Amino acid sequence: MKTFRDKVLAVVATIPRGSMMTYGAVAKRAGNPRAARAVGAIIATNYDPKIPCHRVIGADGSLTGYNRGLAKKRALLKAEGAIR
DNA sequence: CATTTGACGCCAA
DNA sequence: TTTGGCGCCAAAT
Repeated sequence: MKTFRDKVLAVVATIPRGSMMTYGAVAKRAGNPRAARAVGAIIATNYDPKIPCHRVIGADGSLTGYNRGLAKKRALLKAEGAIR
């Protein structure tokens, strides 16, 4: 059993290429459906290239933020086909 | 150890 | 439909 932060990172790492998941969904998968905020805080502080955090978006499908730059995030999603 | 902040989510106006 | 406010959790300082 790892910390919530590790679980969240693991879930994010599980997101398949070309797909996206909301913070709420990740939080639910991590074990706490109400911890959407915590997920954001965790990912934001965890600078890890192994974590495709660009596949994590807001509940309405909006790109909330990205530690490498929002423009990069949108470009990656577009390149993967997650966005039109 | 306690307090504040933060890449959210949902409800009300 | 859009904007504002409140509630939630965990991590960082």
